[in-house]
Amino acid sequence: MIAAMHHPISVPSLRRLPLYLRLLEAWRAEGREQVSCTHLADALGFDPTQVRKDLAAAGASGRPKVGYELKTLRDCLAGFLGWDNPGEAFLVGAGPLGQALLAYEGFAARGMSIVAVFDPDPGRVGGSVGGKPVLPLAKLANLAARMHVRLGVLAVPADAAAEAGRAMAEAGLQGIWNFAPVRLDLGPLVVVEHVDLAQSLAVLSHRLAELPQPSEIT
Amino acid sequence: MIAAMHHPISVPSLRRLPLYLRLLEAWRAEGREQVSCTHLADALGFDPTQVRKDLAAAGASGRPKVGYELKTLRDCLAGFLGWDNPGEAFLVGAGPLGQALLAYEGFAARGMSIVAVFDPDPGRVGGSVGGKPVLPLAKLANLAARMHVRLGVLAVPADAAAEAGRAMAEAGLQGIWNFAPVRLDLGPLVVVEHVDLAQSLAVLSHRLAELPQPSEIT
DNA sequence: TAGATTGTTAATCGATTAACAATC
DNA sequence: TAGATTGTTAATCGATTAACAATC
Repeated sequence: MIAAMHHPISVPSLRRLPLYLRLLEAWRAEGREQVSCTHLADALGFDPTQVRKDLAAAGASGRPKVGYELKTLRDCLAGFLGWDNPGEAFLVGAGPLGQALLAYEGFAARGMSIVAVFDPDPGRVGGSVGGKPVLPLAKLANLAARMHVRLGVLAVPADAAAEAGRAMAEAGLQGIWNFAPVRLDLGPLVVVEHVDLAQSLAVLSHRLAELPQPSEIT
Repeated sequence: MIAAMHHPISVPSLRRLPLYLRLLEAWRAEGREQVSCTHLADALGFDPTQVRKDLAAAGASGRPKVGYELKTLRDCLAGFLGWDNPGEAFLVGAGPLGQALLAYEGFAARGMSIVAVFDPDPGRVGGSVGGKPVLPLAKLANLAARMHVRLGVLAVPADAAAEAGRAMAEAGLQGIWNFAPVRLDLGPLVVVEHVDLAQSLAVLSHRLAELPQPSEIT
């Protein structure tokens, strides 16, 4: 079989796909059946050409004059992201952040469903969060293999992150969504996506500091 | 007074500053007193020139051969971000995510301290989270003015976000850290920084989907 | 047909990286 | 002095935007 060799999609494009997907699903609920790039671009404040390229990169195609068939496009994007059959994931870290992630129902529609909770802190093990028992890290490898789980969410404090990350990689998890403020280096076989709220807060802080402060006047 | 006109710092640079800051604080705790760009670059997997430019953009300067004085550099970055005297912030949304944000102590060191909690849902008002009473949105404007609060954290469900955002802007909040999956358009006087976990998850999902799946073999 | 929209190629823009002179 | 490091200018790279032909 000759596989068509497309460019790999860029990270910025990839990050925009969920925005399109969310709009498409909202519009579908309203009964709309066709969309054009201009509709999407206007709603998101993007350039229409950019939208067209993003959709093309995800494998979607439309028809000149008509646009894209909404349902087909939605399915194409969801399929491209692997979000149509949510993967099972393990949560490591049962603190407040872990609990919040567990409580958020939206992830099921985003390709991820948390099926078990672990914590390296013996003080947390044995308790339960969101109706799920908190298991010791020692059980991670065994369960990951038995359940064929590939995805892990890491939400432990910074000082426990490196070791927990290593344990997750050794357990065979291939993707780690890392909420700890620590860079994980787990080799090329493990994909790590880092979420760092401080980075986002820095943008806000600096912009706010630049804004004229009304209270400056006495 | 003639103000030197520097380029505005780029968003990518801005987002890297917290990473430097975190390292600097860790190294300072270890007693180190000098750092070079190469140290920082190596620890983060960045290009040394990029680090040098980032630091320069934040107003830091070092000495050839010696490097940067650690404490001075840390103070410079923290000052540039306005993180040395944390601003007081209101949290709008007392659900699981709001509670997790409230419980996270790290924000105080990142320029933000949550001082009151609001919720548009009457069912939540009157309760308390993290030891703080949940107040009705109607009290937002009055309190913001009295306490001179400029910053808000929006963590309500999607369908309540637009209205809550509007209320926050009307109350005079100038910066909104938006965790709702909704684009807020509140005019040029309000800085909105959007955090969308689905965007991050998309990157992970797609990379994971591209990885060879060991379970493919039967 | 005429007009709107896609798909694609070219131009622009901005961020990253490389090269190198200045400095302690 | 020699060597390491900063600061800055130039080159590269990649993403965004513009232009336009192809299409229904």
